[in-house]
Amino acid sequence: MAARAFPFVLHLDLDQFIAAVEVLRHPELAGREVVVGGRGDPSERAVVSTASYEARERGVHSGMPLRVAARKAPDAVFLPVDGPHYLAASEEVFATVRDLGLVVEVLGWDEGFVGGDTDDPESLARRIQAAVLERTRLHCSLGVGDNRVRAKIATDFGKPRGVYRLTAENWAGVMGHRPTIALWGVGSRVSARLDKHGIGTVDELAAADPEVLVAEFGPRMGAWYGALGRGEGSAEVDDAPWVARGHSRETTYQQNLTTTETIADAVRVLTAQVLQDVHREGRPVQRVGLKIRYAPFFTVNRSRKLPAPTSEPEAVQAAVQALLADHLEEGREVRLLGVRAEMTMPDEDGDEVGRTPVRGRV
DNA sequence: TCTGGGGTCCTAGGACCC
DNA sequence: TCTGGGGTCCTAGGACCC
Repeated sequence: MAARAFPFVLHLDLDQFIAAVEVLRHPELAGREVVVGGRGDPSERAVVSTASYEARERGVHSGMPLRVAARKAPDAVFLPVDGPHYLAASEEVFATVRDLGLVVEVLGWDEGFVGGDTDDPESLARRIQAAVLERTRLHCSLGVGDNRVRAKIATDFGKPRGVYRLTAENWAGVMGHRPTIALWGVGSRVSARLDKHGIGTVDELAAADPEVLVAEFGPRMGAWYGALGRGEGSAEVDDAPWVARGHSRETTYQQNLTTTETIADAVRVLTAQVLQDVHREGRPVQRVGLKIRYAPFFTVNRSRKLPAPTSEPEAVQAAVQALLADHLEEGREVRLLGVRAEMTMPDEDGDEVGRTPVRGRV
């Protein structure tokens, strides 16, 4: 239906997106060390969302606590995260690509797949870069692949402002000797488990005994990791609009919460925010979740299916408060609270089976 | 160093039913 | 009386990504 396979898949990734957008509205910051994260106050509990290339040269990277970033880059400019502004910039980028008549599948603020129905994907990539730059003043890099996995991995080799092609032809030559963690979908935990079996490189993963992988990771993920090692994957690009399964809000408090009443109030506030997000979707809530991170850093998640899907704010509030009452360990200081609501899907109980899981799509 | 926020998907184990 | 095996639902936890 909306998903189509292409001879080439292009992966577009905006260069230092958030920092670049901030520089556009604060031109005096061009060339400076810019760090975007939290509320822009490096003394607070928060982490880096994006650092400009200048700040990265000082060792600042996303995920790093702002306090640490401030120590590494004392002269950097710290800015608060402004999600709505980045979303607007992102939408303009992808509208630009769609206006070229291309099929686009958005993956996040700063990246997406583009269908490459051409035998000269590099020219197409350069056309996309020029159009995006002209309309949004933002630079991007493009990966060209014969499927999604290879396109996604290719992009990093093109950065910044470049184009790089990764296909069955050069896959083993480019990726074979690299550690498995270089693959999209392999993180530190999985690469460590692979190491246990003597699988350290992409080549070794590609040649690994399927039975070993299935025994370690299960039938679905085992097969998926083997295929990943060989760079295999779908060449489909799906331009169907994204439909969220749920929404969540969580907050790390600058000072730990200590009393049951304070905690219950904070959960009420978070639930109200989630309800606003859910209300915009117009679908009922069928499951609620509560996340509690006790000091210093121990996290539990509890969830409960509602007796029936509901759009009543009071019913959702009551369900979340009940979860809290059942599970909060009193007397322990709370560092973070989070509330999540999962909605029914639009075609649930309809005749459609649902989308193929992204990670399982081989 | 002291660890954000918003998502998705997979797996495993227990409950329950036949 | 005790036992099996399969299927589904629910919940918790893990892992990954941006």
